[in-house]
Amino acid sequence: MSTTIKQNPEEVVNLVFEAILKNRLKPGVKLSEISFQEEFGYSRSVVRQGFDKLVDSGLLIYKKNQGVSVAYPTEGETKQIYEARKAIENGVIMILVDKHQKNTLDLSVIDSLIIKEQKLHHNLEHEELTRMSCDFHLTLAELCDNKFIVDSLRPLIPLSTLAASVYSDPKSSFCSFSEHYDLVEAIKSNDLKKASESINIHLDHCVQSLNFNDKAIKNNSYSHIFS
Amino acid sequence: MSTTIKQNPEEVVNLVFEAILKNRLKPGVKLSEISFQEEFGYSRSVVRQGFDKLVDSGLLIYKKNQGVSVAYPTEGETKQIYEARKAIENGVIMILVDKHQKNTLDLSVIDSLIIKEQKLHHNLEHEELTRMSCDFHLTLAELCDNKFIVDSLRPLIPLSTLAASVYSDPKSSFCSFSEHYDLVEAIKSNDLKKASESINIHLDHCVQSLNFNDKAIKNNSYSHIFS
DNA sequence: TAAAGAATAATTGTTTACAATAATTGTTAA
DNA sequence: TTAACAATTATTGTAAACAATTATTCTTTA
Repeated sequence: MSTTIKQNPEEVVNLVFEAILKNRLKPGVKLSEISFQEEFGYSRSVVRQGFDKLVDSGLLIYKKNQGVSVAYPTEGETKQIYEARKAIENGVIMILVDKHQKNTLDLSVIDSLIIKEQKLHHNLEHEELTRMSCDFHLTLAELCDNKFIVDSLRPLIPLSTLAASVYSDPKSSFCSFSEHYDLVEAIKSNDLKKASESINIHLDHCVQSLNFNDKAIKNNSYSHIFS
Repeated sequence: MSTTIKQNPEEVVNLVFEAILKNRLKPGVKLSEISFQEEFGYSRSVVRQGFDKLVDSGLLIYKKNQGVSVAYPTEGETKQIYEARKAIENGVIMILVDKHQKNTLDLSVIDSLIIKEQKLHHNLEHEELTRMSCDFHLTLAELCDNKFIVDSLRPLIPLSTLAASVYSDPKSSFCSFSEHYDLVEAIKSNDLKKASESINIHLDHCVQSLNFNDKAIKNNSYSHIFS
């Protein structure tokens, strides 16, 4: 705990956001204000403000007098999350192709992400893979230069990670990297139809890779730890 | 001021939300915590929580040590708002056509809104017209049965009203009601392409009706009141 | 032994008080 | 008369205290 008092609720938000993206903070885990205060040195009111924001974005679930816990998406919510992503990311693609046609799109950031993915996706830990997949989708949105679109998509990405944490095999990667490549190529060839199909197929694959049947194994009980 | 103490920040959010939709709360107006406390009987901390949410959604602008004021969209932000709406509302249309094809879409709520619009759009005050236009777009989103999509679109509607308040002639209505009708008809005929074109044209018309040149006349100075 | 109830502990909900900052008003001097 | 400075007022920022609620542990009893 640092001597200077930290006061920015946004830091609390980022802390939780990153922990979810890295698959360290699991669905259903309770977060207490006091433990955050003691652990990181934010005052309780600051922690609360951060938690409030995370509740609004759907990443944390609030129960009156019981505080907050990490969202545990149901099957229905998971499908909603991907449906919403499809809607918004199609819009993202639309904007990016339009920008690319007008020569006002700098894809160098995405290119280096693609290269990184191709290089490392065999070597990295699951934690890093998850983070890398999310970066791709968030970066695409950021290239739109439209804060309203970014704000709309932002919470949906870690929510997808949480859903994957519940319903997917932890060993299989949640995102196919070759599909990322295909998508960027479609944008580069100004082919809106192909790019749109590409993102739809990619997101459909993500949902299809999930298994909604034996989710009991990933619940909050101790059974899977001590058995 | 009621005797029972009101404690739900969401009520503060709705109060501001509605006031903006009804065009009563103008862009740039400062909102103070104390005046809200005295006016409506919420404690300051509750008012703060509500304001925080509204800041996150972009409806209020926060300046450190200076509190919040109603957003005053710039020309660039206004175009971003409509670009984001286009992206998201296209997604909405996609989902609704899909639902309609599967016979799982109940359009009765929208139908009655359309009838209401046709009946009243000549008679109502500007305030009511604005509210009615917004209802149409928000209701379409709600028909998706997807809270993430609704949450994404929700703040963009009052932001559009604020933009209109700055850049459009208050006498001209900000939304063409016949275009609403055309859109719903396209959905009913399962014609995704037509419906998509319809919403795009409609939103483009909204932007085109705005005038970004003589905005000085609508700023916060007293000149237009006392001259 | 197990279940029910009581007592305790831990956590959250809310308000209030005080500190810090900004805006306004008042005063003085050039 | 105006501009700069000082004093005051108003508002926001933060933390801490207390109340309310829930969770846990302990005790009792059937």
